[in-house]
Amino acid sequence: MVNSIHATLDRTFSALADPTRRALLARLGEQDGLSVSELARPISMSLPAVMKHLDVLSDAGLITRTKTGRTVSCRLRAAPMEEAMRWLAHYQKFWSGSLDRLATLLEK
Amino acid sequence: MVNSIHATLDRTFSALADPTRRALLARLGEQDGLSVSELARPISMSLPAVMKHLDVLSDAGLITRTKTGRTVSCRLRAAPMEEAMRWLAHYQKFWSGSLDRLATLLEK
DNA sequence: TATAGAGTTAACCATAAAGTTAACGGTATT
DNA sequence: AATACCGTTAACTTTATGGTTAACTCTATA
Repeated sequence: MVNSIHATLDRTFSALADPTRRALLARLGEQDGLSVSELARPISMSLPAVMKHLDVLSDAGLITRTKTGRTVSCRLRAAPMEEAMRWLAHYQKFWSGSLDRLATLLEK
Repeated sequence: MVNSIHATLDRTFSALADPTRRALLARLGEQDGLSVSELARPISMSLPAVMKHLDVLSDAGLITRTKTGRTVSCRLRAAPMEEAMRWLAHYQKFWSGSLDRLATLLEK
């Protein structure tokens, strides 16, 4: 098994560990299908730098990119986050109050 | 505000992005208060390397260390995970089924 | 008091990450 | 056909990460 759960969590958490990348995901969450330059515009950073962040997100499976003509539109793929959340959920009992614990029970 | 929510999430996700560190947290989840060398024993890595991982976890607020005599016992502090989980929860609607959505509602 | 044990620090190395600028390749537009 | 636009690639720099070994401190014990 080449892509173990560990490697997947590594890539997911690592991708989420950068504020620029979280901001990119947040924008796609509000408005999906934005182009590379639309995503880059509000970021005070060179385009190649933003590209690298998109590459990281793509490698982590958190976005997909499809080219039409000369523009590339990016779409959110939140699925890998689920695994990350499940991992975190194991620790919920160490911090959470009763409502959160109820929520955890309901997920089973 | 020196420690913005962004910096906190950076440190939390970044700390969780390493399998050795996740394994350390998992062990403390099963059995809290383990010493540094007890934590290091099953890991095929030098003690200083493990120490560095503990430093990262400590900086992220995910563990605390208290020295008594010559041994240092480590305790899990899951609180920072809550913020990470809340961030992820915003994206739950992009992947989850009805039960998970219900769980999200209950957290409010 | 000598020795062993638990933890830490320092110095170093290799690789990866995060950014830059400059040049390039297709696709539209005029 | 020339030009502008969107995205990409390449080459480079700086800093962070993850590991090593060696030396050290402090505490406990024989």
